[in-house]
Amino acid sequence: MNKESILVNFGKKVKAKRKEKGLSQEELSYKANLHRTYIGMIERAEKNITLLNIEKIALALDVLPGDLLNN
Amino acid sequence: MNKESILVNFGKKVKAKRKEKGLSQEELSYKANLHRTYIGMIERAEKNITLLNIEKIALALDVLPGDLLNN
DNA sequence: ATTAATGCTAACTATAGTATGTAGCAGACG
DNA sequence: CGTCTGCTACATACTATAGTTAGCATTAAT
Repeated sequence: MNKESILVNFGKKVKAKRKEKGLSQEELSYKANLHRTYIGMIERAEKNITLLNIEKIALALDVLPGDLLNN
Repeated sequence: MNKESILVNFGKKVKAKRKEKGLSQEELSYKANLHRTYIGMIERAEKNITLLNIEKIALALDVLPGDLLNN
């Protein structure tokens, strides 16, 4: 798994957005209906997330799914 | 699987972009290093695609990954 | 030092990813 | 007309891995 992969960037975006909203991983996981440790794995780019979960996280963070990808 | 889900929209975008470039599913699959039938399944929203494959398809279609999601 | 948040490992089960094969349709062409 | 060719849909089925969870370790802040 490449260091500058799309997964790493996605994880960084999620973490940044989450912090920006003052949420803990646990709080985000609750809003997104995902497990606490899974959010951690995503932020650390340890999992290759699927589109439906990208949407869940985007909704929980109040951003557009695509905004978690580009750049 | 909801009818107006993000998967359906993603599939439509891929199909539209592919047609726009005059590619067959097989040609796209070759460029993206994915299987012929898999592209079909994605366009028909039968599979919950992962982020790495979203990137592969976006690269093959010459668009940004996020552009296949938003809207 | 206690607490809250996150990291990390390990496991299980659901399903994405990959592949083969069949069938149907549309246009081209002798 | 019949049949050939290219494209897509669709049905399985196998195998890799995403999704989910529990438990303990580590970190950071107060």
